[in-house]
Amino acid sequence: MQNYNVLVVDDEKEILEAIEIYLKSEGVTVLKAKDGIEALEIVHENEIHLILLDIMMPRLDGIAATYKIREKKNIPIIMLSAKSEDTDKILGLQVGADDYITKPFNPMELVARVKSQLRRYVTFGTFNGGKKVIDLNGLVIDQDAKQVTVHGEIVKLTPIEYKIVELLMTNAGRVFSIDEIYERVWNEPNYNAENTVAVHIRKIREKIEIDPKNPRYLKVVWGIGYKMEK
Amino acid sequence: MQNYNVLVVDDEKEILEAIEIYLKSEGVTVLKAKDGIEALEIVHENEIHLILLDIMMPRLDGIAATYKIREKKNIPIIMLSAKSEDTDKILGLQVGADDYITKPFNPMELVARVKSQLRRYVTFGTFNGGKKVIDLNGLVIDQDAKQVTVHGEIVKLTPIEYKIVELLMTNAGRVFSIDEIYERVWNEPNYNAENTVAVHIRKIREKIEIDPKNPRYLKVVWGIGYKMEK
DNA sequence: AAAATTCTTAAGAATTTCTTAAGATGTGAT
DNA sequence: ATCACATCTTAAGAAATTCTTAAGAATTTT
Repeated sequence: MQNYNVLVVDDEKEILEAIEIYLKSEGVTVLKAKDGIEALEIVHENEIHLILLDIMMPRLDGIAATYKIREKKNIPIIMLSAKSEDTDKILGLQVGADDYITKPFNPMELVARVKSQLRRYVTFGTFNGGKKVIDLNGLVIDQDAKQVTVHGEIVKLTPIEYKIVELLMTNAGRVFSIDEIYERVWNEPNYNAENTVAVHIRKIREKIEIDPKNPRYLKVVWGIGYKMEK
Repeated sequence: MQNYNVLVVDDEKEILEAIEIYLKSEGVTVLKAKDGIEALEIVHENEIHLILLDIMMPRLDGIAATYKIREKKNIPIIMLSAKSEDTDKILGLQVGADDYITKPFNPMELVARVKSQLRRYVTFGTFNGGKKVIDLNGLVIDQDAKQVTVHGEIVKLTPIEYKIVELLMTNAGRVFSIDEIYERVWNEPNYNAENTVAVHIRKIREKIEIDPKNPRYLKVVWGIGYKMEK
């Protein structure tokens, strides 16, 4: 990850410094700005490969800054926001952000997402989004279209159902415990040990399986969890 | 959750001990420190996989300790703090922590969050090189799929059976006493010295051996224990 | 306000785990 | 070599756990 210049924009000094520490440990060069105006200046004066952009900032906020930046340059942008408000998320991505992280964030996750964006930058040059389609014996997921089909038939999944299917299909063959599924779909641990996941599994089977009682795709591994057949 | 070292840092002895009890029941190894300075020493002298860090501590507080630790190592950190503490301060420092728990906390929640972070650590930590497949003369274990095959044939193991096989296969050649097997699979000592392990061994042999009476893979070492042939 | 989605609860079905006890086998002492 | 003893193997059924399913309540979206 050397030879990359990442611009971090946030009005909170602690956050700026914390992010700097994580990214420097990965070998990237870190530039800092405390608001959108400053960020624009730095973007015009330097070769920036990626921008980490806080949404809430004085003077010029993250969304406005994104517009301004994208008018001139096509640099990958990862949005940061204090709350996990889905409205922010949608707005941020619509506006042209490539990824989105909510505060408080996991430093390792931040690093992983930054690396992921930088890799993409290298391979594609511009943001493009490769076709992400997986076909498992007739069960097909299109991650761009967020659509699942069984032998060509469109399966109408709810958002949670889709997320579970996506998790299992992108890791086909791997077994996920109920706790793991909950955590990765809901983004928080499930310490009440409710039956929620099991019910969703049932609903998904109803939609993707010919015979939900003898599932062909979504298999249980007794005492361990569920997996999607490879 | 075996083979993990968790460092708990708190100046209150009762809390330290309570947390130790909860975590040990999950099979993790617990190390303790009563302030940030002590914590730093332990971090540098041991392989720590996760840190539970109180914010309010004498000498070196949690925030400062986080910075110091993160300068050198990228270990997941879960912050502990009383609800009454300054929210602004908390918000600022959340950036450096991977998760955050307020006191008084629900033990189950604490355990769930610790497990969650450790899982994440594993996935991020072992990243790519982690093809977890072992082949011992045709007996193959896939630790992602939680699946065992003998010469391509899938062996349907129960969770306990799987765990025993996993233990023996990942330590092929090493002999484990019955007590050792019990402890590592059940996460607790076997007080009553029942016949449980032996029965499971029998069941496993029935499934993985051609002739269970003359086992090729799962061998007994008289008076000592069992091992998987390398 | 209606519709869709998500969550909770609980009962029963399926599967696994444990206990018991009797038989088989290996070991060391004589 | 044989015996006594400890260790291991095996079978069967009872107990416990885990999964499936349905129905309706709570919440969110349209």
